Parts: sequence; structure tokens; C-alpha cells
Amino acid sequence: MIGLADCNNFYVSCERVFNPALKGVPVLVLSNNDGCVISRSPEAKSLGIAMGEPLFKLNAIIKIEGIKVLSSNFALYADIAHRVMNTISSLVPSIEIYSIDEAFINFDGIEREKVIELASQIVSKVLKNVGIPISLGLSYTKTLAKVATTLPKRNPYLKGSFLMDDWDEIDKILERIPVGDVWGIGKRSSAKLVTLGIESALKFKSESSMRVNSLMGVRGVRVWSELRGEKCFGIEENSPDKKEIRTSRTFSRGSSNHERVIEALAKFTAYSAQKLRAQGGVTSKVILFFYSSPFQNSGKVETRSIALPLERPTDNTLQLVKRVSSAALNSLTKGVVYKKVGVILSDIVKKTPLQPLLFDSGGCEKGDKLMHSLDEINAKYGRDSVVVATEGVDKRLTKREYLSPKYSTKWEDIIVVNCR
DNA sequence: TCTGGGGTCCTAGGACCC
DNA sequence: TCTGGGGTCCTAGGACCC
Repeated sequence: MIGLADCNNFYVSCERVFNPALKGVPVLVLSNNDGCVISRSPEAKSLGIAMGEPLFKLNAIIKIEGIKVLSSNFALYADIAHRVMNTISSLVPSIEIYSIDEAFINFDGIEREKVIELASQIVSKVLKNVGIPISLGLSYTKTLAKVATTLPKRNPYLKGSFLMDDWDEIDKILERIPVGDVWGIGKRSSAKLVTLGIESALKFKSESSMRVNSLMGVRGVRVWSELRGEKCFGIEENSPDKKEIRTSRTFSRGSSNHERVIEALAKFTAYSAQKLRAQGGVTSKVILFFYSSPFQNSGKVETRSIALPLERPTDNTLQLVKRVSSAALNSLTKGVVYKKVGVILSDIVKKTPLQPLLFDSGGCEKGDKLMHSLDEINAKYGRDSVVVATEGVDKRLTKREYLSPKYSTKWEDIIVVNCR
């Protein structure tokens, strides 16, 4: 058996842990720039507020219903997610952390009665220890476990967990699940399937593998097999290293100031490089991308991306920032308002002692030590405690008007150090 | 006026090789 | 006038996930 533990409206639940005044009332958590809704309390859901709804369309209802609105506070959510995962881990042999608020759980080799008991124990312990309500569904495959998790979410009498192992019952449940709600079937595929009359998960499951293959390719067939109880996706305990690491932001108002854009790119490079070092990797290709504002050029968004191959793979923030900022300096166009920019570290491989270049001046080891200190200081005193001067200092280009206090993570005063 | 961010995998097509 | 077959690698774009 495979379980899926899914935190209920996670971001809202996190805010509620520290602010009891948010309990029992409609609450929304917003995306960056306070742009749109990314988490809703059940009360907000029942007011008909959709996921992804832009904030500016909700002004009236927020006022009338007294909805509490919060900017997202990802440092807080990551910290609480960590506690949730640790609690689950402590009760079971192995888990796979699938996303910030979800984990697959391996229940292999545990008998049915024990599985049910353990599942409800996990639910109550996470609530008691961390204060986060979760739903836990169990079945034969990851895809079926995903389906199973939707039941305790909708039916409070299940008290948070549900074991879905009877095939007659599974089919009855699948019959009521729209095909587009199945994990792995997105908007495009579901539109295609629905026009062919394949509207429910059960109908999809009843198709032939040939038909599914011709409609959706190999990935569709995997989803189809999983719905039939055939495991295609195993539990991966050790998350594999990232193949690319990206950081990007949409600016609340857009910027045509090249200096600001370059500062932002430098910051994104530094964040990405920090993650790269954390996984012990080096990158040999950096990609910059720019989206122009849709409010210029009669709604047409111009996208540009520039790939920068590196002579030698690196994880050094200073080298990367230098490369990125000089490339950006040459590529930004005067007069264009940039709305979104980002950095992708690509072609990542494990860091190994590398052959020195023929005409290398050395100094690599020194750079490693410096990066190590940089990471240590920033881990201890908070992100951005020490930055590369190219990043500039605290010029917020994104908007967060409704931020909750830093309940569980400390964020000390900024120290500026010139690393050039 | 105002609509997020970070990932993975697959496929098709082009360039190139022998 | 006639113009092969098989393979790899890379990239861009599509689709999907939370």
C-alpha cells in the first residue's frame, strides 16, 4: 500500500497555527506581488472564491464578507512543512516528500488492520504536534492514493484518513471523478478526452492501452496503468538532485531601469547558486530570460532568453554573477519595460575535483572557502545577510502588503559586505 | 491599475556523423 | 538524370505537477 499525506489548505493552515483569530473565518493567502489567490480556507472556498483568482476582482467580496487576506510567507511555510514531514517520518519506515505540503508514504508489508490504525495515528499526531490538519489516502499506487486522499477532504466523518483497497468500491469512486482531476491528466488532455466522451476516471480506465497511447502517449499509459492498480511510479526516498535550478520574479510594476534589472538578476543568480552548492552541484550553462510588460507594445509580450555556456562548470556566486551581469548589460534594450526576469542554472552535474585549465590562475579553493562562509553566515543570520554588491540593497520590486510576522524564522538586520 | 514560481519529462525536428 | 540508412545529440516547445 502507498499512502499520500496532503496538508489541508496548507498555507492558510500555517497562518492559523500562529494566529488563532484566523480560525473559523474566511482566509486567503496571496501569490507574490499579492497578485492572485493561492490558498483558501474552507470558509473562503464556500464563498465561491476560486484558486488563482486575481485579488483586484475580489475587493467587494472581501469587504462584504470580512475575508482576512495575507501575503505569502514562504519562509514560514517551509519551516512548518519541515516539521510536518519530520513527524510523519518518525512514524513510518519511509516517505517521499513530493511537494511542500505532500508526502507519499510506504506502507509495504504492514497488514490491513495495522495500516488503518497507523494512518489515523499519523493524522492525529501531525495535528497535535504541528497544528496542521492533513488528509491521508491509501491505495495500491500513487495515482490511486491521490484519488483516495480526496475522500477524507470531502467527508469529515472519515476523520482524515481513508483506505481504498476494494475494487468494486474503487470503480464506484472513479466513476464520480472527472477525468481531468486524475493526477497526470491536465487541461489539454482532459479537454481531448471529454470531447471523445471519456468524461470520468472510470471511463478512462476502461479504455484500451492502445487507444490511450494514441491519445496521450506513454505518459498517459502510465496514468492508465496506475488507475488499474499497476505500479508505474515507485516511492523515491532520496530526492534526486535537481537538473536545473531557477529563480525568477514578476515585478509588481515592471522596470525599464537596467541597473535595477541587473541587480535583480544578480540576486536570483545568488539564490540559485546557493541552492546549487547545497546539493553539491556545479553548472555549466546559465540561461537568462526576460519578459517585457504586456502593457507595452499593445499587449504583446516579448520574451528573450540568452544561454551562457561556461568554460568550466562552477558553483561560485561571484563568477556566476559576473557572467550574468555582463551578459545582461549587453542584452537589455533601452525603453523596454521588463515585467518578469529570471535565471536558470542548467546542465548541473555533481561537483568533483576538476582538471585545472591549462592557463588557469588557480584560486579555486579560495573561492570555495569564501562560498562556504557566505552560506554559513546566510544560514545563521538569514538570507541576504551577506550579498554580492551587484545585487544592490533591499530594493523591493515585488509587493507584499499583507505579510504576517516572522513567527518561526528569524530575519536579522541586513549587513552589507562588498565582495567584489 | 491590479493575474506566482519552480520544477520534470517527453517529443519533434534539426544538425551532424559514419 | 540520378541522390541511403542508421544513429546520436541538442534544443525548443508542450504538457503536466504543486
